[in-house]
Amino acid sequence: MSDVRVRFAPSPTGELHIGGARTALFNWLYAQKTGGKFILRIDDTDRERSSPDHLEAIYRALTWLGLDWDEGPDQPASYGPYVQSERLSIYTEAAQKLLQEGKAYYCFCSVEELAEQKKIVRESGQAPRYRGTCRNLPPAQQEEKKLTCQGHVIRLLTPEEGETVVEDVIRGWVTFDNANLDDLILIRSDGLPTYNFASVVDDSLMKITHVIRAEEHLSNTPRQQFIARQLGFRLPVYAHVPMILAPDHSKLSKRHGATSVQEYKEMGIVPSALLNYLALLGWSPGEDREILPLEEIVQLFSLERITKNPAIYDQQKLTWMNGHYLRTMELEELLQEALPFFQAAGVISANPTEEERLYLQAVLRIMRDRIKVLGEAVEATDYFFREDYAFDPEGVKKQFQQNKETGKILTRVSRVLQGLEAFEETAVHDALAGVAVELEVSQGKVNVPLRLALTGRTRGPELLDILLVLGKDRSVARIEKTLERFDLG
RNA sequence: GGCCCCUUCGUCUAAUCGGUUAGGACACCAGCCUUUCAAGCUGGCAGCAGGGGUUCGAAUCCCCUAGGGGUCACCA
Repeated sequence: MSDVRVRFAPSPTGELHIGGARTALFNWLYAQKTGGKFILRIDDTDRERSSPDHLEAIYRALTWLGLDWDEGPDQPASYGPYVQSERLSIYTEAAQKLLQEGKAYYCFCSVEELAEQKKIVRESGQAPRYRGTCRNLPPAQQEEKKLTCQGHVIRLLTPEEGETVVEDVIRGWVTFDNANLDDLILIRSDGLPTYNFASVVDDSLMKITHVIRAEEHLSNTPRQQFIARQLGFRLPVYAHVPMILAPDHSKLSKRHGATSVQEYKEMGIVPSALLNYLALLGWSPGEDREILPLEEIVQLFSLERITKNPAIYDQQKLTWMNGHYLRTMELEELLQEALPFFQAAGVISANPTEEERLYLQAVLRIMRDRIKVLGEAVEATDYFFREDYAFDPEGVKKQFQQNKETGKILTRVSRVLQGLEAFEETAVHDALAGVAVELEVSQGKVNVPLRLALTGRTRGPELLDILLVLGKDRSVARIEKTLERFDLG
């Protein structure tokens, strides 16, 4: 057990999306690898956008992925509470301390004033920084303003000279000029802390040793370091992981298709595949391998091997990988993963009988090579669950209408199958071969129309497998029904 | 716009201290297998952003340019 403590701190303002999931994964992996603790903290200081529903969604997504946390809102330990909105007094206290030490000050500027100033500064081509109108207000005037002004915020007194160096495991030393920093707001007028402040306070109080987060936070880090220093906190180790971009190089958003973990789940991506794919986005084991079970990723993982450059996510590779997992996982596991899809479609009952489970398992066994996501499975196997399956018009035209021999062949197949005592692989195979020989036609002339009669389709699993899964009675019945329906007798 | 980060096949990436026919994977193409479709196997296509240096030698080190991304909120 090491003293490594990492954290994933989402804000409940939306579904957990792929980028957040990867950040969570990297943190989790690092904790696993080092024997440290993975902490889930909820950064809900944005009152407007945070919602309980989103919080639930985040829990669900992380749980589904199997990224379990050692400490969090529902796993209280000595560093709680783990929800920022329940820690307000802690931030207020920290801010008061800075105020008393002269490291922060009250600012009474209104939002409108600020916007105006910003506009002017921007037009002059400068970086818009807060210029500190309220920086040096004498105490008396402060007290007066407190009474007369609408509201006030607490700002950090930030140095205008010198530079701040951020040490990042992935990027090395990054230097920022303090002149570009402004007096950022610590406590908003509604009394809630801002992200930068709350985050620093909590990371320190929660004894976070490594801050692993998205690169978009790199530019905020000098500010955060300064806050930490003013508060007398030790700095954590930073690791800013590259962003995940959409195929058009822009920031990933809804218009790029599925981006939330929930959506992937619904389309039938399995957790193992998503985790494997995500791990490879911005990290590589250093050897020529792509398929890596989680346990191995944990063993091979290191922050140093995380890439510097942003990655564009590739849906095709994800689905390829998912397909690979689908056809190599244990059949029982595949059944577990697939069950909800079939239940949702109403073809398997909510509490499946052993018979139903075995049947679905048999269907999955012969279909798994042909699907990439579980969402396709129901449609692809529909004829195993209903007798009124649709017939492919092209196939019907070619096999049933244009081919005059089909009726004779299928009739014969039906008779021969009916006559079988043991409806098993070799017997059925030999029976079909026998029909071809007997009628002096190629095996294809027998098999192609037979497949169409049994499934309504021209493509699918091995014919023999279909026959065996369907069983003798249903197979024969389907052939007979087809002969009748298309008037082939 | 200021600041920061990044730049190897279309995409994800590998290449310990500079010396490789620049490797793998997805996608794509072809062949094999096969009564279908897949899967699988084999092979192919395809890359060091551009320009200067340093060096016997540079994808690798330095500089410049270009491009992409991030950030500059009383969002996180």
